[in-house]
Amino acid sequence: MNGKGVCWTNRNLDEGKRKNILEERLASLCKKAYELSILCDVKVSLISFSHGETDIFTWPSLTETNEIVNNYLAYPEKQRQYKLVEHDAYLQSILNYREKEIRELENMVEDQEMKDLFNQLAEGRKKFDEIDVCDIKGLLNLFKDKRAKLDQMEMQLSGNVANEIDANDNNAGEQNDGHPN
Amino acid sequence: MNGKGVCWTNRNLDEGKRKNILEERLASLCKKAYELSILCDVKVSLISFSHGETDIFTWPSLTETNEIVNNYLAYPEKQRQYKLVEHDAYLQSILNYREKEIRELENMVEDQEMKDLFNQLAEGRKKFDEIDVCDIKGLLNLFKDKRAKLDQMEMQLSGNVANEIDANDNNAGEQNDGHPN
DNA sequence: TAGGCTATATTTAGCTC
DNA sequence: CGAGCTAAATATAGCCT
Repeated sequence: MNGKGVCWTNRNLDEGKRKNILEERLASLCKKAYELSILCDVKVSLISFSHGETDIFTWPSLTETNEIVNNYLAYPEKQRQYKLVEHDAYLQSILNYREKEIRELENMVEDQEMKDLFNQLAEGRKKFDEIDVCDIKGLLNLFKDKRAKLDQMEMQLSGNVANEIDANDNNAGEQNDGHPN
Repeated sequence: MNGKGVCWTNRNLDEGKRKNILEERLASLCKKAYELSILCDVKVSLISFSHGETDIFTWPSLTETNEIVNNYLAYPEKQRQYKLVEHDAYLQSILNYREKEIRELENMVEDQEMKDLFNQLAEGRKKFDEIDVCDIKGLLNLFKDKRAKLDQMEMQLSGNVANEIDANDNNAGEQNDGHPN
């Protein structure tokens, strides 16, 4: 049987031959994808990877595909406008995974937001007249807390410092000294 | 000229015909992708979307593709083990885009690291004896800075508060009051 | 006229040597 | 890797509704 492409079962394929076929067929798949993208003015991408191997083959038909995908990814809230026609698992899974990762990091950043405002002020990155009343009130509260905690922590630390620094390094004592007030 | 598939330029295609061709060719593309996946034991996905339309056509050959892609994405540090064979723009662009986004967020988080240690202490989330000498020295410096800055900022703020709060809201005055020390 | 199905023709894919 | 051969892909036309 010298058939063409239909009899891809019951075929005796050693690894070399299989590799050849893979390359050839991937190439022609790309060619057809390219034709399609031109002929019908669509973007086509294809991705292929083998089970045990470390190679991933990806084929973007056009550079614009890249941009459009990025654009698509850049506005995740638009996702729902797209109807994922067939098996949507692939692209969706990419999005979901990355979105989740980003959301977690965003939460961490958000937790630091108030403290950040404080530090922006402290380091002169933000001017005092750029702050609105609401933030001022928050900051004054923050100041109060910080003063109380500084006092408390310094007391507790001074004990620790004495012990640990005594064991390892006794240069640090002076640092406990120079605070104003 | 009745050619087949090569002459996809200078062709008179009304929208109906183009749609037909798109469907047919997508179908045969999928068919070939499927053949390839069986014949060479690889995973193949293809994605296509049109310019003006809201449909995305995705074709994963196998459900396992999804899992493998997730697995791949779940261990981004493994990326470098993968050699992106040909035009790697598509998948790579997804990864790059997301990685960049994540990197930026990670940097923001990292910037907060030191301040975080402070706050962990302040809020009792970290015990004093869990801190090593190096951190203690850093913290004592931080304390000194914080005290200085608190004093300085409070002075500057007290002026602003008077002005702004007077214009908008005069409940905040009391908050300037109750600090210890 | 529009759309769908079939037949046909010709190119392309893809295997073998 | 090229030649050659067979099946598949696919565009066009004809025909029917």
